[in-house]
Amino acid sequence: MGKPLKSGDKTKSGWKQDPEGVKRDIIAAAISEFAKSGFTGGKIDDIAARTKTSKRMIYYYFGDKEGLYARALEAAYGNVRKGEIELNLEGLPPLDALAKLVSFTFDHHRKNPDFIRMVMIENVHHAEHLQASSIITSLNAGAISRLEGLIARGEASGDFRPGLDATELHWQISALSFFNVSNQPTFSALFGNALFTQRGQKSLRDRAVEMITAFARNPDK
Amino acid sequence: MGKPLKSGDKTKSGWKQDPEGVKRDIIAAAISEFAKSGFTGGKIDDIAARTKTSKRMIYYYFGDKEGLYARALEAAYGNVRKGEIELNLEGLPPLDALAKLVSFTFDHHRKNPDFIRMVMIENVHHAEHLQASSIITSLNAGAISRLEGLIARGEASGDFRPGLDATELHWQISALSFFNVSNQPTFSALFGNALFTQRGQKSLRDRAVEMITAFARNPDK
Amino acid sequence: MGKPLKSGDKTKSGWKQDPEGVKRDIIAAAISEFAKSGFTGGKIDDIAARTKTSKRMIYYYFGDKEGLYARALEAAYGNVRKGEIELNLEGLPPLDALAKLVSFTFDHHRKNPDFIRMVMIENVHHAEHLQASSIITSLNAGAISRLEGLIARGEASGDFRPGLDATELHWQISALSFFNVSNQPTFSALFGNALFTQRGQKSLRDRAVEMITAFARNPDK
Amino acid sequence: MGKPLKSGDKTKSGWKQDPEGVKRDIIAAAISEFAKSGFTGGKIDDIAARTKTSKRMIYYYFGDKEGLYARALEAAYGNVRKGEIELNLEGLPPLDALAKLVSFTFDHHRKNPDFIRMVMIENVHHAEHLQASSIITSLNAGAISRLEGLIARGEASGDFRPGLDATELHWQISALSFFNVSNQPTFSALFGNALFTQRGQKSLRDRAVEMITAFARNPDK
DNA sequence: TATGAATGAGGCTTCATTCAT
DNA sequence: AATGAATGAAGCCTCATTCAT
Repeated sequence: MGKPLKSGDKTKSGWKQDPEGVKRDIIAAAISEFAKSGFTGGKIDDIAARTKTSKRMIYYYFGDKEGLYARALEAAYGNVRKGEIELNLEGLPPLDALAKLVSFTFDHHRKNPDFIRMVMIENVHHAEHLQASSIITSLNAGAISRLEGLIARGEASGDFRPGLDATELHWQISALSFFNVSNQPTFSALFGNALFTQRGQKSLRDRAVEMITAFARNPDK
Repeated sequence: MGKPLKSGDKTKSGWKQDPEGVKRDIIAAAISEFAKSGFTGGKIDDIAARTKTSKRMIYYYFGDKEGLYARALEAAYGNVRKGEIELNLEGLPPLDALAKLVSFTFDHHRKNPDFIRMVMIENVHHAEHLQASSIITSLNAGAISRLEGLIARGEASGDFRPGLDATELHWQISALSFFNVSNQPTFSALFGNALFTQRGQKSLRDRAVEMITAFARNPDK
Repeated sequence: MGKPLKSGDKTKSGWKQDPEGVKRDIIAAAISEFAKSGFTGGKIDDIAARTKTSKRMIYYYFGDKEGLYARALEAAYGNVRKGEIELNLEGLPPLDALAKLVSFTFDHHRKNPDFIRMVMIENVHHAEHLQASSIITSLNAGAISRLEGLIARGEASGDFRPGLDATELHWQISALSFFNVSNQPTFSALFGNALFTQRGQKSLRDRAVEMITAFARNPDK
Repeated sequence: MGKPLKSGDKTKSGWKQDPEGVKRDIIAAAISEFAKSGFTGGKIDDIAARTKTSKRMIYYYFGDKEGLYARALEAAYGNVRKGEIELNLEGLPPLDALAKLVSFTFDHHRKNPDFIRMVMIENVHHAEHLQASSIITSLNAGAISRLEGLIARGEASGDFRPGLDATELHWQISALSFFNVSNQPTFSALFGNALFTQRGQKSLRDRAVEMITAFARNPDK
């Protein structure tokens, strides 16, 4: 908003009205809209309506719908990764660290349904935009290297079975956490809502932790 | 089907007066198109172009785009469930039956990417159409009851840990099988293609089988 | 319906299933539909749905939508004129006869809103179809000649002012009777429903009778 | 009224950036088209063709066909009522004022056939849109209150018979003026054109004035 | 005589995007 | 930096009508 400037405030170069803030505002609106309706289903007009600014600004800052979507996708990844960093698994025994990671991932996905939906939508669109984004690629590299570190530590201590693959492990954790959110609509429509109550979710999460840690545990120890 | 057809009527130009055939033709085209581009992104014109008939017939038989989509979704579920019925798990020891079910589901999803994509898309649309379809609901009831039978058998024989929940188990199997197909585009874009080679897939599937059976196995036996 | 004929009943020329009845059925449906929705707004499918027969029969008997409309318009005029014939004004004193005619016309229009609406619709369409119908023209000639007879009688007896014009008189009676039905929707939307209650209608009718007879009465008598 | 236009901007190619002008242009075209062909029969493409702008702008300003029709109907009422205001009946003796009102209404309807046709069409559509328009309702309230004033004055002076009802009187005046225009096509098709010549119209109008004033006149005075 | 299948033309509407100021 | 006006391309859908049996 910013109090409307009276005439005389018009410096030669114009005033700044926090363009970064405007962009963030637009991107937040875009994430909501795209997450709700998909890329093709999301409408620029609706995004503009969710915004403090006008439709014109969207084109001014992002070029076109696809550009906005690409930036919104990046932002969604960025927001989510931000939350993950604090985990600090290094201080824990490997199996506990793994349990905590699974548990955290499950809950984290649960708390960020718009992100999950953006990813789902991006998959529907064959990950075209994600491939084009070096930002996202670099954001995710950390997830694997962190896991590699943990696996190395677990193998060294003898707590993990030998031969674990970080990418596979990430896939497994992701599958059990992602599907839970992405497929809730169809799953609950078909099989009822029981698994999506607080109690049901806790059970699913605990069993996911159990499955993954059991899988990683060294049977010889 | 096509009972009204006389012998020798497979003319070069296709059928005439075979409404069921026309409908099937349209639905097959619709599944391809919607699976590729989503509901909003799919164009009636493109569907018609994939068809032996005209756009007009789509409206004649399905009313509107949404009606066609709903029927296509039902057909996609129907096609897939058809393949599942032949499994015949009853003859196997419970843990073997479970292993076979997981393995089959993983492969089956893999072989039906259009179905997976239709379900993803339906989730993007909050399962509106699925909720409205009693056909799909009844198709899926069987999956749970089959699992319930298996669990009962496994518990009775002592092979399964007590207290397994059929819906939960179905959720776990589905998660590991569905995510593999649904998220391949983003996952391989971010983490490479290794898991999606023949070898990678075999590994993922075997580990899924291992995880599920280990989870179900009675530790006291 | 007519009991379905068994094979063997098929005479060479086929059987008759009351084609006139079918036509009447179609025309009645057409009048309802066109009166409700206008010519362009009326749909052949809806007419067929109101019918005991199928859409195909409409084309078989009436050629096209316009042909059906033209016949329906004729039928509407015919139905209405049928009711008018019994009036027998000849036995009454001229002013009483005129009063009766006005009163009757007012009520008669009121009781035949579909006819009024068909005429309104035909006026919207610039009376194209009516001009083409010699049937309707001849049906209406009687109305004027009857009035001419009455005027002649009234002038001869000295009850009517001299110089009355039959067509003008018909116009006046029609105006006060037709508008009452044709414009009820807008009039009551704008000015309330009071004039269209039983009491309001009686008042309007009595005043119409009063206005017309006062106008026709010979002031010198 | 196009205040943003600079002096000398009446360029050959028409205006730019004059939204009110564009809207008026569209509405004028819409009234012509709808009056000619009805709501269902009127084509948006044809309306656009009568316009200085494009079809797209119709949707930009009016949303859809029905929205345009509703606004056109309002405008038609507005145009017509505008002409009525100047009448200034207050200065005349009541019977003269009434005569002038009838005469004026008759001529006014005659001069605004598009308005009459819009009202006919609205009646065909059961006055749906008119009911929804508070603008039109308020426009017409004036007609009744003006008549009430006249009646009060005429009763007070003893020129009018007691007990006249303003709405009824309005109905009578309207009937004789409206029918004349609305039913000209069918009436002249059936009974010839004599009443619709200049001479015929003058006669009809004078007789309408006579009928109404005779009806309103106090017989005791 | 009768019916369901099929059709082409045309109408309404939406949407991303650009222009003028 | 910002806004409302304007636009073209394309999509969905309806309707009268005809075909094949």
